[in-house]
Amino acid sequence: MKPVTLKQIAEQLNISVTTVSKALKDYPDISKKTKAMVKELALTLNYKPNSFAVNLRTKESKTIGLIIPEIVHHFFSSVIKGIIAQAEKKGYLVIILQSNESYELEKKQIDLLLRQRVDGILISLANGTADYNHLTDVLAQDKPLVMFDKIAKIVKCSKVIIDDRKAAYVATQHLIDTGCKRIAHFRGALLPQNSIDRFLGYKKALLDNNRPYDPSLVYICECGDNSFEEGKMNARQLLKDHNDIDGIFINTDLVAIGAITEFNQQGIKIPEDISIVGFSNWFMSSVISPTLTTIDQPGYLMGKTAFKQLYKEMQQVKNKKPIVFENIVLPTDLVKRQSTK
Amino acid sequence: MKPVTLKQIAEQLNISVTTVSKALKDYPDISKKTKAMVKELALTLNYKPNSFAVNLRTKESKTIGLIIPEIVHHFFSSVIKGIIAQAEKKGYLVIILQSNESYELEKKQIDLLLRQRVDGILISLANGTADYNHLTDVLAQDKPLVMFDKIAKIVKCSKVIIDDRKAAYVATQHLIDTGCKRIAHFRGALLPQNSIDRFLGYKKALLDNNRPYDPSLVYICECGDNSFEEGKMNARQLLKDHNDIDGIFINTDLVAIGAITEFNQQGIKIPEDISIVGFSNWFMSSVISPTLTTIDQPGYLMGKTAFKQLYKEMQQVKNKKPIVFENIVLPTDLVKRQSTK
DNA sequence: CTCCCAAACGAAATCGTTTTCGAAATCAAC
DNA sequence: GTTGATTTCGAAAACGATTTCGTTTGGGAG
Repeated sequence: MKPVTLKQIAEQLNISVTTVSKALKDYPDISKKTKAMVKELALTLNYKPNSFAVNLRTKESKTIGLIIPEIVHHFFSSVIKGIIAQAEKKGYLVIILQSNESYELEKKQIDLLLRQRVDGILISLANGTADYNHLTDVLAQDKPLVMFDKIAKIVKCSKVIIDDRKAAYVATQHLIDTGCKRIAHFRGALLPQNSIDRFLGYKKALLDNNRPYDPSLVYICECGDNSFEEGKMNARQLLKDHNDIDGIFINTDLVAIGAITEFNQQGIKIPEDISIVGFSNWFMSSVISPTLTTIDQPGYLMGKTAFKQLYKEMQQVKNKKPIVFENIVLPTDLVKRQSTK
Repeated sequence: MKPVTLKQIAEQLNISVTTVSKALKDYPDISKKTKAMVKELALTLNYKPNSFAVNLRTKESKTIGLIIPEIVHHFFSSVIKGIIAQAEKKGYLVIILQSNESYELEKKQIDLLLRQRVDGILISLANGTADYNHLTDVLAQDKPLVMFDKIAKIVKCSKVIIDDRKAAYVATQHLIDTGCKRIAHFRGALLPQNSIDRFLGYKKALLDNNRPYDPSLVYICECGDNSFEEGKMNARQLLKDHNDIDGIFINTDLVAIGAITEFNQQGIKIPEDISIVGFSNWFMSSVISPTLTTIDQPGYLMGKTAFKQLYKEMQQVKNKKPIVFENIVLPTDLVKRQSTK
């Protein structure tokens, strides 16, 4: 019933624990005969090394932590999938925690992961996070930390992101190119870096095309949860505030879909009356009606890349080399669909 | 730089490691003064117990494993969220693995988790899983295992499920009640228990209403990946095979959405020409057009419940009591929307 | 001054592996 | 039969925390 140990194998074969351990790890100073003997018995006894003991000796757990704002989310779940797949390839397991966009929870979870002594941490920041001491604590311990998607530029660590600003620029430019005269922006929460960058991209596109930038056309959501409801609310408010809007660049697909739903209900025609561009390319966006023009954000690739970078850093730590931080920018794509002309 | 240990605290205070350990754990045989002293220093040094050492002594990792067929999936990601939330409450961390509906991978992952010596395992089976030795191995080690959603009835362990058969019955009955005369069924893969049960519910509803059961109306997908494409394919095939179908009960929302998309493209009116009921109540189903009538399946609750059961069993093991298996059936709801009359 | 008891602390074993450093054994060569 | 080199193996010390027994100390009772 109790798991088999090296000691038990050693006693059965009348050899020492040392020899058993070395045999299983193919040390050169063990004879072929002994190795074969040990390996065979280990197999029949279904021996599995006690990871607790191994971890204690080697000081590594072959486990990483992942903190994400929200799991039930097309983009983030794609990222998770990419991370797990890549981690498994390299023999790492992934502990996932969800911050629910809360700074307090995020802090607590970092502490949890450090107590667990994971070998590295991947994180996408909560919207509420404005203080980064919990993150610098991690780095101060020489523990690799890679941020992705929702990052803090000020923290000195590796980052995997897209060029939000450029993507937003492309999205807005597309609205302009397809004839939109007056373009609004649903920006979501105020704090997150991507929210800021997407807003800047939107603004720059307007100015580069000699369009006036009108702050009253930028809808900020204090709750900042990027929800379907947020889209509906903003759309409703927009219709009240302005009657000359013919294009909207929206922060996130889900919000865009909320807006589309609201417009559909109010009889606003898309794209005839108002064109819409979303962001992220959720699967859903390809099946709603009208289908949503959006920016494709490579979630799976981002997860994969983030883990790869973390892995590289974990190796550096293992080899007592200094960690080399990198800034990796992944490409995005404009996916043209029915919501724009 | 290196993490603080009990020994360091002990040396700084000129007391023994034993006393430090006891003080931090509030043993009664340590004086208040000493406790205060130790706790204060532990705090200022930011001491975190070495989980490797603790695990080795206590033989538990406060970690559970979760194997799921697919992460990028509305229902499953809701389940994950429920599990993680509940686990965190009880001080457990969750390692997530994805089987990609592959039996081979599933087997390998069970082994991985066992090697990691997680305290318990939660699993939703891959479609391809027809052999259960890897699961009985877990149970043979007295390691708690709880199956949810996609289960194997034959394996003796706790299960958290919905009554698929009854839910399918309700769905089919709804089609009948709203006037459908000839009802098809997209059943997905052949093996999984829910696929079987949903099919049986469909069949029983027909028979109970004195409708003939016609096997040619049941569409099986060998690939069995419950995808959008599968829905489109089946819909296309159905239109070729039969011209008198006026209702379909579909295994999964995503497949239903594929079908709806295909019907929309071919000019079939929903629900006038064909009524459709899906299964799972993905968020997407409430925003496509027409919105999809479906069976609401409580993912978050299922995750929460599954962890609670696992926790109960882990306690039983800890207290050297026999594990008591339970079969928990969660309620479902018919959500009426536009795809049925 | 003894004796006893409780309070407060510590020594040491333990969990299961890994790894260093010897030691023993074998063998070849002279 | 000595020497030196090679194999092949083990003893023992980690890793850091927990926990079982002691042991010491001080105080109170007689």
